[in-house]
Amino acid sequence: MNPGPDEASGPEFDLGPEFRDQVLEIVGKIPKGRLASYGQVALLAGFPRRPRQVGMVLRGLPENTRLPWHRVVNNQGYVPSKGRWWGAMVQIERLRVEGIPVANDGTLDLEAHRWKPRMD
DNA sequence: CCGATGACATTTG
DNA sequence: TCAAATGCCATCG
Repeated sequence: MNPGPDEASGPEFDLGPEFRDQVLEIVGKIPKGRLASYGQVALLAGFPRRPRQVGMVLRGLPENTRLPWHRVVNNQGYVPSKGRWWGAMVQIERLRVEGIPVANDGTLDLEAHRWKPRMD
């Protein structure tokens, strides 16, 4: 086969592996019981204007990923469970297991569980 | 190359 | 508070 990098970690982007790697790094640092928005992750990754691309990276994640992608929600604090995304209900169920109350509509209190990264 | 779409965010009415 | 419009950047037809 060819000496490619670990493509199993996810598809590559024209933005560069840097973007994907940073996003996965940030998401992997989210502690249990905490929430972070796409814009939050994008900002911490070093790309303040690319929240959509963050979703693109998470979209390419495999089912067996160890990353807590379910802890990443929109800034309004809702999960698109309204028939928009197949994994939405999975995310909602997972968040409930994490200890975060989520309504059937996918709405939740983001600020009540907002993850605050420490910049040591 | 152009237009439409997307696991979003922000502003305006 | 909710709905619509605009911005952002990459992918798809």
